[in-house]
Amino acid sequence: MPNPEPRFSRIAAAIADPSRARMLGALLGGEHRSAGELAASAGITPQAASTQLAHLVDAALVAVRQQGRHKYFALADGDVAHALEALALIAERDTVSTRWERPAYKPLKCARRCYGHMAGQLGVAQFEMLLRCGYLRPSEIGLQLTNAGSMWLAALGITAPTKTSTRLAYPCMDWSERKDHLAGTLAKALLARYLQTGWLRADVDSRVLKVTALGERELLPLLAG
Amino acid sequence: MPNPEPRFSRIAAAIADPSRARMLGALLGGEHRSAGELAASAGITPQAASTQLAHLVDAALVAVRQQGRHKYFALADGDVAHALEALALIAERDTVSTRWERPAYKPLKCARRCYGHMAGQLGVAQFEMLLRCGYLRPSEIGLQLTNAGSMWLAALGITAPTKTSTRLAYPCMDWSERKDHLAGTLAKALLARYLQTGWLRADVDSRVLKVTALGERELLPLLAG
DNA sequence: TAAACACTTCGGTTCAGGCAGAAACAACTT
DNA sequence: AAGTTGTTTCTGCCTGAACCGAAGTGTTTA
Repeated sequence: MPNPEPRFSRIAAAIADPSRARMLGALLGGEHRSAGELAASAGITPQAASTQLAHLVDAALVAVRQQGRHKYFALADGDVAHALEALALIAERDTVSTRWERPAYKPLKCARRCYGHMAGQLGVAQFEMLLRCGYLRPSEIGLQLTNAGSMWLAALGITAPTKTSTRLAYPCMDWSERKDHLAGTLAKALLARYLQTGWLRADVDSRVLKVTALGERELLPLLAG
Repeated sequence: MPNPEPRFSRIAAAIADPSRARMLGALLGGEHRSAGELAASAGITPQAASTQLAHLVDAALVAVRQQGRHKYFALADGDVAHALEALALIAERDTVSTRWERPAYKPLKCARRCYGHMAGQLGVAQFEMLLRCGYLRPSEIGLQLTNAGSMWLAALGITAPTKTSTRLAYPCMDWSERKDHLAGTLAKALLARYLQTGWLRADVDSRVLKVTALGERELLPLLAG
């Protein structure tokens, strides 16, 4: 008579442990990290991290790539990042007004990485600008890149990503702003380009994105346009 | 040096326990349930359920409403339902092809409730029909109800929900179909009306929605239109 | 070949938390 | 007023799991 155990509880259990959650948090930016780095991020010994990472791989939340004597871990895919953000949205909900004002959170609120794309105020600004200027247009089958959009990307030195198995561009609820930002392969290409041009700089061991002096002069006007 | 513990791990921990997860699963349809009912759903004693429900309320995942000697519980809001669905999307991902073919899952795949609106094949069909017929139109600020849409709703006996604090209509990834279905107050109004006209019948203690004989004749052609 | 390094496995300890039974409490019913 | 029902509090038991130190496996460097 009792219901079967929902399968999502297994996933939640994998996320629930504080050490595992810290490692997932360290991976939320979208890049690959070695087991040792993740152990340091979580504040546990390498052998504990090894066990916990095995759990995460077993639960299909993270993917492994072996390289010599190193093992590099990353989030399995965008669905996992999305689920973590959905949980963060609840977790930050009640404290959102007070919490984001605290100095330690300002940089995160301003701009951060989320599985390879931009989030925070900068990510929201990017998304709204693309829509306002007609570079992306909503349609029945999701967001479409317009001709004007392709040209705008080309001017930035980005060749519009070709059709892939993963989605090109779709909105994603931002948990600090409670507005949508841009996700998908196009969003990843944009962040990669902004890092390449030196407009943004990624913090080594956090998700924070810093706008450089060059970025202040060139990127911000672009997003305001 | 170690990262702070991500706040989402507290939320995940609340979901992770099998008994609590079963209760959350029982609430995913969107209706209110008493503590005793939830205890039976979870297969635990009332006193255990009481403790666990207190945890869920404390974590702000469920809301309580006292009525006489009963306490009625429901999911706190749509964000919680969304997070649970996002977790389910991961959990069902790898087994999706085989799992959904099993007889026990057929009804759920066909049509179910999700926090007050329709999901499954029926929910996806509803969403695609509304877009195809131009009753909903994607725009910069989300899905917009068109004039034709308002008339279509009126013909069904639904007064288009007035502007509310919650969103009127937005797409939501369906974890059994991996396509979008409709969520929001409009989606709730549609399901409520379909139940009222007798086109659908809600199973008492599961999320399954059954299409009645009347529904077969009148609702299905409507959605095919 | 030996040493250094990255990660994994094993054994044992510790601890959090979920459970049921008993009893209390509160709200309806008769 | 007495009994019934729905929910909560208290207590003790017990399982599961996260952790560390030590030892083991495999890879690169000297």
